[in-house]
Amino acid sequence: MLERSLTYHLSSITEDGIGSANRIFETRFGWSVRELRVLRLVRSTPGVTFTALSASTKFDRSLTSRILSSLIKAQLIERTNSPEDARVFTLKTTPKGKALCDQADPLTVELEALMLKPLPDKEREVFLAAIDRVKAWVQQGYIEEIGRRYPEMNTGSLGKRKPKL
Amino acid sequence: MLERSLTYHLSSITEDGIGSANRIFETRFGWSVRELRVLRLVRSTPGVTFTALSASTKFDRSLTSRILSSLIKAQLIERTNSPEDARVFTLKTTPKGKALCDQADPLTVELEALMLKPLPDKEREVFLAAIDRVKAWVQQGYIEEIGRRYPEMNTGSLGKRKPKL
DNA sequence: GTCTTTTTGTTGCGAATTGCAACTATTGAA
DNA sequence: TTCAATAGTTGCAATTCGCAACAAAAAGAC
Repeated sequence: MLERSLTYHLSSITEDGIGSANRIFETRFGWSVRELRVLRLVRSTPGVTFTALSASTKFDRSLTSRILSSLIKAQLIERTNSPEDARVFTLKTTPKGKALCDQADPLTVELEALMLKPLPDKEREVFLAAIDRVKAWVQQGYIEEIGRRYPEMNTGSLGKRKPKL
Repeated sequence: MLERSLTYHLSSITEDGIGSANRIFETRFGWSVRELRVLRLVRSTPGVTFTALSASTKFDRSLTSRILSSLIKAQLIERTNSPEDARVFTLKTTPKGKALCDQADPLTVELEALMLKPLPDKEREVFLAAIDRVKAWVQQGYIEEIGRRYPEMNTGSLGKRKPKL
């Protein structure tokens, strides 16, 4: 047993959790967890632009673009070119996309409930609340703090564009 | 914001956490988080066999084998052929491997503490305890329960060998 | 106006990852 | 002895996915 290793434990949980879910979702709905996640992100933030969406998904713009394309091609998401800026488009779920979400949601809820089964109600709440807080922190101050403490971090790319030519 | 999505939040945290840690560890020690994880697993379970180790790491035996090879080649891990069974070998860390662990440990501890900074002591404990319980559950009963509820799960491979030729 | 710079999103390409299945070697069972 | 099962390795190849180049449009400079 690994004495301490938060990230090990967490990734272990997510891998097991997502791994099994992935197969169920794929066979039932034909879409992976990741793709459905993009769909849901669009649903929960209708009118979102590609750039904003890309920031949420955390993966490369190219990957976001590709996943998005497949969802649009499948008519789960509708793409509307912005009238103000021709480079920009906004996204929203189509009825078909919403229907798929609605169909998938219960399963998501069920799986999550099952994952948290060993936790009594009280602890579950604390757990979920803690996750939210840690997540917010890790995305904000944490990264900065890391950069401050460990200068070796400040090279390389992460969501950055090529600075110059 | 994704209303519910436990695995999304968790993977988001782990990605940010591991992502930043990865660079620090790699530049400081020349080994990735994943490789160090294998090293630590061996340290915490000296005498472990390849198969058992492979089960812990969760990745394919082939990948486990390759990572292990590099650690052995670097003389961080020592491989001892089992006298009883010539197919089997057991693993333990070398002094050099231990030294590397010892060197890396404080950083791990520091990074984890930093990640959990937003949680007050009490909640932190509950959080960590919850993680342990959920992890154990997800690895045991959860998987089985999933297999029971969702028969589509029972195809495909996960740590299984090819059944027949 | 035009010239340059910046931003948005897409895509070609190739490197890296890694899972699968075939393979060797050994053990055990019939 | 032969057949089956198990331990670990490796070749192969499909996939993934990030980088960087790109086109198109907007914004700014002058």
